[in-house]
Amino acid sequence: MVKDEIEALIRSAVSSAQHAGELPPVAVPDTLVERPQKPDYGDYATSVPLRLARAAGMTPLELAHLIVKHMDGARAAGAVEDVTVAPPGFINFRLSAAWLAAQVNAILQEGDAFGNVPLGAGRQVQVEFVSANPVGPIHVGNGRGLALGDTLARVLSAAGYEVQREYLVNDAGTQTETFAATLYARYQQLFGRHVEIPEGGYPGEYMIGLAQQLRDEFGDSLLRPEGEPYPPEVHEVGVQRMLEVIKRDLEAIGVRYDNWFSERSLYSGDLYQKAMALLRERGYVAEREGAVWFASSALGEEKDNVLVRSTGAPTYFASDVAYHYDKFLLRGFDRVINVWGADHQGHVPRMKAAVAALGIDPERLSIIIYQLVTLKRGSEVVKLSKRAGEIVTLREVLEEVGADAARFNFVGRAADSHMDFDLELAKRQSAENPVYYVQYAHARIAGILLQAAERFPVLPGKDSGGDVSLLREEPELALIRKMLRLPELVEQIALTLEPHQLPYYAVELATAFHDFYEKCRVLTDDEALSRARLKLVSAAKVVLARSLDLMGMSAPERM
RNA sequence: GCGCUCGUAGCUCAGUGGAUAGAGCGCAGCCCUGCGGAGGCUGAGGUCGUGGGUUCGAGUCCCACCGAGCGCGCCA
Repeated sequence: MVKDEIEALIRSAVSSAQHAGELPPVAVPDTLVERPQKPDYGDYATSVPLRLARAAGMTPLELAHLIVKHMDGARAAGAVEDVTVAPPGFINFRLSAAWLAAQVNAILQEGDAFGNVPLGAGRQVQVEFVSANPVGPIHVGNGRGLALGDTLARVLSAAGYEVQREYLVNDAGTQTETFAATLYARYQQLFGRHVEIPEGGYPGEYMIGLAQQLRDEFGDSLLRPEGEPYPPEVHEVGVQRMLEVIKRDLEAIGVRYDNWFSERSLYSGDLYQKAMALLRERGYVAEREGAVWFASSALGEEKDNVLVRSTGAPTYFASDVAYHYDKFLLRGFDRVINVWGADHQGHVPRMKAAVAALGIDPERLSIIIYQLVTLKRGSEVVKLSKRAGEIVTLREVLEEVGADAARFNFVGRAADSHMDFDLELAKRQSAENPVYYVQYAHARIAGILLQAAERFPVLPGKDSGGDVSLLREEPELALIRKMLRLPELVEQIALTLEPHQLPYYAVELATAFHDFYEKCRVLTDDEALSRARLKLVSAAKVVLARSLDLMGMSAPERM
């Protein structure tokens, strides 16, 4: 990327100045290249002179000129055309028009791979997200986690990581037992028994449908004498059916997991025992009050946490310890990313501590907490209560606004910002939406290419024979500049794990295209120029499609 | 009470310690004799919650306060 070349350019200029004895040996900051606020200033900039001025005992402007002086003859592969010093002490870099134009060929060459960066170097990373308990359909609030997790997975994969998407199925806890008890109650009701759904159960309508499925499939064979507990099949089959519903919900928003990990499987082998043994061995296990504790206070935590209850049953925390033991030590992921809702925030420090206690560098575990979604209808907050059975399913929302708009909106907000999701607004704006603005740009190009095919019959797909050096107009160059940002963005997101910049970028890219479209006609009598611009819009189409794909959105040929 | 997160335009939100704080929607106008008007252009609209501090420089970092969401179980 040019950005890296410019960074190297600055670094070598500074050290060259130091070797020449014109600059004291001051420490150079890590980040050197920034993006100027206004495009007039240039394509890239550095504030290094401002930052080093005091330590160097020079004014920022003197220092800027000194650094620029040492850059002479070392321009980055002809990409940088102009280096200027601007008060109060910036150095601005402008890319050459010829170099920019040439990048169109490079983008077409890369095709669908454009935007990829080698950051991950094939390292294995797992992204676990949503993992909603299989006791009900996927909820709108989960949509945020889905968009976040899946987009992260896509971006990391573009950044050169081997990515696995995982869904942890909580099939061992008390929640699925309550679920099974509710299901059994509904099932019995279908046979005329007067039973109530249990305390804390799941009163949602979908449970009746699930019970009917059971009846259709098993008849009355699952009935036990009144008052007796449900047979194990109810739990087994109920969870299976629920997972099928969940998988269909996920498919509706275009999320596909690579692995479904059963919590119960932690206990079927010796995995759980091994994880506990390792903790014990390393001295982080204490027994008191009849329970087994994780001595997290030894790791700077506020208090210890129970691993095994006095009843002998392991806690959810113990499951998670074993689960992460499996992720890191058995399956050998280099990095693990967990995407959790803010209601799990309290779980983060002890999970990190547990990983450290297992002897794993906690840096390898990233936990992304996203703030919960507040659902609204107009100004009214929709209170969701599982107990009252009031849930707004993701499916309902998808039917209203479509998967593309839902993803775009969910992923477009920083994870730690609170988010209001107005159901009415989402519906009303579904026609007047940045989503369509971006997709429209793609469809517009598709339309042009279709016409071009008639006009220039021998037009091959990738190479229209155009000479890109004819691309000199400002709107053309602005579009190219915008396209070249994608790899930088992919790298940035892979480092920060903050994919919310992607929708903003997509809109900017679309704006650059629409602006070009208004000012520069592609198909004209000037065949040479037409062919050059056809290359440009083909490249723009590739980059638009890639941007949309990174968000899991479709890039329609027509709308 | 303690902890985490947030507070930026009428609304929904961007803004790696740097130059005159941005986008979409909404609002007021303007632009179709040419490739898709789901488009383009112009304008109004801001004490960046409040008050201190650090810094050459703070929307961004630190402290206090106010307000909102979420946590603080031998629940998951």
